[in-house]
Amino acid sequence: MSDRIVTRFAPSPTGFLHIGGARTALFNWLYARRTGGTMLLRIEDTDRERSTEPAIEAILDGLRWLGLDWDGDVVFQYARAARHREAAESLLASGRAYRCFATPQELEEMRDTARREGRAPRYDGRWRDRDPAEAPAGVKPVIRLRARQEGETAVEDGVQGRVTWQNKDLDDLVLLRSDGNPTYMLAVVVDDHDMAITDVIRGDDHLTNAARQTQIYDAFGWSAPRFAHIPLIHGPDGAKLSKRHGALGIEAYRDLGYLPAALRNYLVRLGWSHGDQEIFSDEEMVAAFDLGSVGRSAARFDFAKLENLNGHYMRAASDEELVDRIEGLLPVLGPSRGLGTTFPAVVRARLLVAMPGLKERAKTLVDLLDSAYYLWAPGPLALDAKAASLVDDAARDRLAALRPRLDAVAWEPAAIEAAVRGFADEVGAKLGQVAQPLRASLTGRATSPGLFDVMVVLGRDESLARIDAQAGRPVIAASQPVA
RNA sequence: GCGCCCAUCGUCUAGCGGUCCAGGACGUCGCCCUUUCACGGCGAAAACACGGGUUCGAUUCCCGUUGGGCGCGCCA
Repeated sequence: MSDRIVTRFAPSPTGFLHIGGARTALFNWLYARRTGGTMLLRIEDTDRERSTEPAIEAILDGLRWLGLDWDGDVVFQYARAARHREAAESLLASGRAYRCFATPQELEEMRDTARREGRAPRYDGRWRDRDPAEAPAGVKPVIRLRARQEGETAVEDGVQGRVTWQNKDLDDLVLLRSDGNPTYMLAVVVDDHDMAITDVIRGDDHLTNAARQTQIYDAFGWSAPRFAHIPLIHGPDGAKLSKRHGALGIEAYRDLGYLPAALRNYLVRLGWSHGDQEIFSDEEMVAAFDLGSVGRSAARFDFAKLENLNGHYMRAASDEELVDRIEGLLPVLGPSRGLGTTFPAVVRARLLVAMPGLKERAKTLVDLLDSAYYLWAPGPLALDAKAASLVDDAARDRLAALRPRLDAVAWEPAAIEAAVRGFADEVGAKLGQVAQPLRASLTGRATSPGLFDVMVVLGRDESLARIDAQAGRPVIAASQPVA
């Protein structure tokens, strides 16, 4: 195989880019990049009723967000309808296709009776050898493939291996609709051929189509591309992915706070493996990817593992990138949290400083944003239930007693820590008895990043003001709302 | 109904006839670290769907059963 690899991702714009489509795109991309080949993008919009402009945008945006780039211009299938028609006509001329005058109602009845009698609901070939002169008036015909009825059709699949069908089990599919528009079957074959696609990598719901398409390639006298049908992704319950579980558009994963790199890593390991390796940089997955190691059974989508991976990639990401990413999410997350669509400079600066401690504890960007609440919370700080229970009378007394010491200490982690530890020793308290009320006063939560780092990020004035607010003393320095 | 595909811990998977009383990861549960929560470290429980073959020997090969999935449109 010394020819240059050309793959394609060919979604139909009838909805957003779902997770299965994203993985198909990823596999095509990896396979092309691996071999130094190209990946083309074709929008299969021949269904004029259901194809929409917003869906096209959503798919393109989704691919860009995921970091999957394609080569050349996007091909719109419907724009090639004339070429498809011409191809169908050529088959008519060569006798490999024929006109069928059966009406939709007629076909429906045909399928109904077949089902009722326990036969496969297929077209019975009633116009295959009938004289078109007998055509009923007023019926616009479709063009059907004159498929071979004897023998078998085999597909050598890169993932599934050799799969064969008896031709008698395949019927004469429609190539051109009565309105003159091509069907999916015709359009894919003609386009893949014209675009010189060498490898068709798609979901295994298309496996049977590969057989029918092979018949069409034969009719044209063209050689078929290599096929690779990858298993589908199922929901956590093993059933087909539906809106109920993971069948969210790729943008939903973005809004849930997942990183593109984490999603790529999660997706590539769903159905594919490389020994015991779990973490793959883009370079590593491109270098290691191969179709032969793709499994043949469907995989269930597992959010827990995605979260774990996301945590890994967040910890590895730079503080700047993380701040930028959560800011990018503000338009969707901000409003419900009393935040605008961008971070005020003060908040941004605090976030940057606090990020090392924050990112260690978050699984998603949403967690990250929420865990940073104390950085911009307006005073007086509201404590959540757990935090409030930490601040009892004894705690209040300790906070009040500790307060003057903090006022005097140099405002850097080690010095603050020494002061707090020294204070705990003196009053005979465990560090936790001082630290937890302190944490609650400063962050409003029972958990947070390292206490002394939090205090430094907040600054002396703000820290003392928050302590005073809980210790029951007059508020000396005003708590400054920053958002 | 017909055709095709699939079947290892709860989940993703390694395994391509003996190295497997089955390995890794996520999750779960302990312990350690520790001002909290995470992170990190250590450890534990947890699987070859079932039945027949083939073979000196099957998780690995074949057949069947069961279970699951996909397809059977003038949708893609």
